[in-house]
Amino acid sequence: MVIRVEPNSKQAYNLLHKGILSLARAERQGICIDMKYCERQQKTLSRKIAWAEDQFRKTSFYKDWKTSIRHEPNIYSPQQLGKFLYEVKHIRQTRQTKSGAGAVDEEALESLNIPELQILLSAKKLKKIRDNYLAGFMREAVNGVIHPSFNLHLVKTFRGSANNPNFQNIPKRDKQAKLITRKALIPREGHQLMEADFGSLEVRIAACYHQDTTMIKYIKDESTDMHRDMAQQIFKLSNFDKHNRAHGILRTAAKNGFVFPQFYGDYYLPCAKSLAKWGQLPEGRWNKHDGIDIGGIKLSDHLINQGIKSFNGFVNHIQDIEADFWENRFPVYARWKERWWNAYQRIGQFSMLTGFTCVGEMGKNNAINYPVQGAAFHCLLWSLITLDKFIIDNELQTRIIGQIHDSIVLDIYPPERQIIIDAITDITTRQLLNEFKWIIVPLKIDFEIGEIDGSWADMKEIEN
DNA sequence: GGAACTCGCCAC
DNA sequence: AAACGTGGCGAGTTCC
Repeated sequence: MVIRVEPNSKQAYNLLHKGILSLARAERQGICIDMKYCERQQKTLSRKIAWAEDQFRKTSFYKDWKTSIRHEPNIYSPQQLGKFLYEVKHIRQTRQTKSGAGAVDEEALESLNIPELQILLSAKKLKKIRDNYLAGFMREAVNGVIHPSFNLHLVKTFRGSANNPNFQNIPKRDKQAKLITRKALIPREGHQLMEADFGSLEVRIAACYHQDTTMIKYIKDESTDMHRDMAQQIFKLSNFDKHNRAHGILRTAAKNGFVFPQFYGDYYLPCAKSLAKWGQLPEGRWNKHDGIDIGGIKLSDHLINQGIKSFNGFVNHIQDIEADFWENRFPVYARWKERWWNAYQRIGQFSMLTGFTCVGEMGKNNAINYPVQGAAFHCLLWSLITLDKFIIDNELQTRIIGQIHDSIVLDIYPPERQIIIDAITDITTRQLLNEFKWIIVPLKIDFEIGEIDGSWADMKEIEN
């Protein structure tokens, strides 16, 4: 299968031409690395990893493993671990990989309830931080600066990508991993790091394609909140308090376990499983004491009271919600998906709003997602080009140092901080809408900034 | 001895 | 019928 994507307009060609020049400037600038910190951290991590490995090797689990194969197993080999668990010990697989082997990823191992494996998992996590990230930074550093490549020619959807090292997958959600890795990335002396990212960019760009009135209202009216509404519907909450911790978790569950997967083309069964996991509900019969606490009552108890008595009942419930989501809440969006898919099937290609044509064999989810992902990235790229020109024209000392799909990362010269914030705000929320007339919803830009001589680990949101 | 593959996991 | 979109990277493993 070959998918050809090409600019079909002068404007689209210019975007790539100018885009790669601006990204080349970011590459040449690079990002400073605290080499001394990296060396210290590597030593600390190595000590912790060695300790965890020691602990693991003392367990009877490990000894049985070693005995079974008559030599030292490689404890980091998924194949060897899978063989021991599923072929020697005959433990029932909870899930399989694509090729049919028993899965041994974190989720699969957790579900086996073997405490010894927790030690192995913790060692693996630390090893990844040390070898994948810190070692990668140090390997790529030249005079204390890394110069990641930012590519525009590798992604099917015409997004960008980054490598050597990959600047776009540095840990952010896991607190420990975030802290250790991002502390290594620092601004130039006397400067500060800043990241400007579009809020819910893909949702907004999708709305430019389907023009669903309900979705546009969610975007335009800041007192509404799609994820909150879905959390209430999914978990049958009669009220919602955004300061309530449990409600916050259920909102995140709705967002990451239902709304986004549905937008990417997922369906109710995996959604129900993911939602149950968020709420810590088992995939079987429920009793009153299952799930997270939602204010004096367990989630399972609450749902049982609402008539959902088991995981199976919950699956049916989510199936109903899925139907309601597309048939009643976002019917225009749903019709656009069908129209778009039918048109693609007739002619074997489609064009993005930014003037790029995709030709080739695609499944339904691909054909629907590519134009959104591509056009959203092009909004970021146009903004980056325009900001770069602003920096050059005004002879500023601030530099763009990278791009992460819907965000721009900068090394800020502190006296220029407000000038840059104002420029980015103007470019992303006004000039961009003037350049791309098809953008029919407002766009939103958020800023995070670090301390002067701080690191990328301690970024704070700024009110704009 | 290296290419190509699998698996797992990090980001948006 | 099908069923989550896009990448990069490291380590282990298999194939030539």
